[in-house]
Amino acid sequence: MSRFYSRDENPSIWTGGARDSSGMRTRLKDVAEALKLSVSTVNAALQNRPDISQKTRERVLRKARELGYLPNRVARSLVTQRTQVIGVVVPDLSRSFFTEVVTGIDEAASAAGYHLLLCNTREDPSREDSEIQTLIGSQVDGLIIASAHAPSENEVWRELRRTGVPFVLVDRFFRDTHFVGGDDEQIGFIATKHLIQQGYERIAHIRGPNVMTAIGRLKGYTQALHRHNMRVRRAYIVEAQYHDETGGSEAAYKLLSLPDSPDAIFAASDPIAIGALESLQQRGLRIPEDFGLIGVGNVRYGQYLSVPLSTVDQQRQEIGKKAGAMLVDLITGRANPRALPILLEPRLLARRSSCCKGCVSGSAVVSRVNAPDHKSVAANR
Amino acid sequence: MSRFYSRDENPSIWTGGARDSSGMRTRLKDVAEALKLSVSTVNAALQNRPDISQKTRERVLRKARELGYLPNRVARSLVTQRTQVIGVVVPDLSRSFFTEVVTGIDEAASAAGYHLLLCNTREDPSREDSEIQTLIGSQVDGLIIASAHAPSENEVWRELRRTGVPFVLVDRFFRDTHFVGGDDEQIGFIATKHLIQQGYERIAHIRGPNVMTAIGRLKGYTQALHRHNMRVRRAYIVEAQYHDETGGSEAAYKLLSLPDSPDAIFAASDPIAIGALESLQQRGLRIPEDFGLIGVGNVRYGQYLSVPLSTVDQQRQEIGKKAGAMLVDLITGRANPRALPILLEPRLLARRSSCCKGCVSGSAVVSRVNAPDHKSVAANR
DNA sequence: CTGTTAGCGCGTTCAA
DNA sequence: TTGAACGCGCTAACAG
Repeated sequence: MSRFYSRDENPSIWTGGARDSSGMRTRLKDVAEALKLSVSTVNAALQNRPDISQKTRERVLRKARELGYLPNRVARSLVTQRTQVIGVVVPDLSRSFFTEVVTGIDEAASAAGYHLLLCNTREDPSREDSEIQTLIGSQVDGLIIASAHAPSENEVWRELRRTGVPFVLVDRFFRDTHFVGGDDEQIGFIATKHLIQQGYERIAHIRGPNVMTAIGRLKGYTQALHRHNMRVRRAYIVEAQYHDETGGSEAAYKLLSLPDSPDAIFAASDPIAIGALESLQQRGLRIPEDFGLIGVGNVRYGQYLSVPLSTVDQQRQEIGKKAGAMLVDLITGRANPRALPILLEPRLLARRSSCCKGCVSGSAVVSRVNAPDHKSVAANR
Repeated sequence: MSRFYSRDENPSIWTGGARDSSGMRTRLKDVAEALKLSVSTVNAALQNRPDISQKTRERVLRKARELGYLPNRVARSLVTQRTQVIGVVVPDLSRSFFTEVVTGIDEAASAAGYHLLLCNTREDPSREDSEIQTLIGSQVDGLIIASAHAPSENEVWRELRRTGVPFVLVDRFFRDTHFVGGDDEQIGFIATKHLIQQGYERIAHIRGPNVMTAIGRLKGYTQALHRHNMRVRRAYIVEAQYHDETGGSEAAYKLLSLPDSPDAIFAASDPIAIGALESLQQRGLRIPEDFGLIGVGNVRYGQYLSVPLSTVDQQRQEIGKKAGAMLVDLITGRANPRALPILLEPRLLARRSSCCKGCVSGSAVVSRVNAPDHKSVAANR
């Protein structure tokens, strides 16, 4: 009685189990038997293959629907070697950057008939490695990874290469990989240049942690200063976590305590800027008259803050969409397998927090730069 | 030459294809052959079964690692009839409510060894139906559905019942189903009562669309009014979309145009409240002195708005966590298969937008009600 | 302790 | 136009 019964021999064990209360699932075989046809005929009919008579096809379709037949994608994948599933790895799903990227990915993926298998690594590198392994084992057709840590040459990344699963990186770049992200140098450059054009003279930068994106933004910041013959002061550069308002607040506090304190801040993210804003207001500074502020990310409600926050939109959803489309192309062999990075053009959204004087006359990196209103945001969501 | 070659007979067709550039994937069989053992021995060794000698186990482990063996979960699922995957269906991934719920689900699911197969239906009921079908076909072990429409007795829902796939609803309730959500009546009651206790006298309500959550919140609103012997005026109830600031703004505008206009608004969501806030400020009303405002949801940055927004926290992430945990219990047979709804206790976060007078003295639904500061929010994330 | 055998549900080939 | 046979990679039962 304790043999490994086939479902056909002894259906009861399939329906009765305590842990598997699943009712009967209709298989091709069930449809075939009900019609006294063979499995392969039924299969051919359901696939609309031309070598099946119209009459048979209709009988099959009707019966399949009647029995509630749903193709078993697991079995199908085993033979076709494709799952129509894309693995997505993100470090923190609750951060708006990643949710918007995932939304974009889903848009592109679902349009091409792919589903998303989602992994939240909670910033844990070892978890990230193991999740990638599981995803490969799940036979995903491709992967999109927003890495928590620099993809070193560890086992997992070799594994990725060895198995040949196509993958696209997002947010963190690594050489010889497909990559889609914001143009961080541009972001830093645009933001800083904007503050300069608004007439601010002592511009500080609250940078992000030591990752590519933060480094790029910092670089853009220094370039913009150089370009306008302003000097870069070490003391004007402090660090905070991207998603941490408190850190931004503390960083701004530090900057304000400096002997020759700045009159503007380019924050590497909106949350940092929001934190900074708190400190500035506590100090009694008038914004934008006494002090200018700009962030990055275009978070929702940024325009409704106590001072509407200027920001650089890095096109988050578009990043996801492009990454998804690229991966699909890679999977279907339509894309250039040579890895080349895609950088999306950032857009300046000048709102009140930085509009000292020049704003209406137009710093004009973007045409809608002087419209800190509903429309400017709607157009960018 | 055009037969269906097995991979062992003719490996080239598996590695050479244009659309499938996947390198060789190591199978149990490969490990077995390399070691001159049988597949089942290797399998047993990898599963740490006790009836394998220590020596063999080590040889197998070493060789498996050396060859980069990763178990094929598709094949495994086909035989075990379990995928360790949970299907998640949401109407709009970019809305913070759903991303937080999904984050919570993932937390519970991953802790139990499950992965998430995510479907974004973009509010399209027909898409929702087809996605659920696909998920069932994917043999997911269970489903969590945040429905876009009332689950009518259509084909898909019968299918769900028939196949016996365990599922949990979130956000929208339907009779005889497992459900986890906020306690909407409580939400409406608490918010309205709070406004009353703050001394506001003509309290309006901007309700959500005609779904369960909005109906519950409306009911709580009317109950609170009744309880305090205030009458419910039809004109004081207008409607907007949950996630639409503009709609909230328009709704507030309508209310302010009323002959006997209100002096406070309970908005069914934070975005609605944020939109309303705009209208109020445009009208030159002082908040909270002239006008009280409270929303629902505790969106991020709500405390940094031009007027820090009072809100009712419905515990979004917790909703996901509970739903995930419940589903896992259902799958493993540890849960009561009798459907009973779980309603999470809402929490009042009284910030400036509603703190006319009584705030510091304490309306005291929650102890931290009088702390519109960092801490109150940090504790609730 | 190890190997043999059978089967999960579907897709493909080839013979009838 | 239809059906029989095989294999995808893995797991479980059972015999040796």
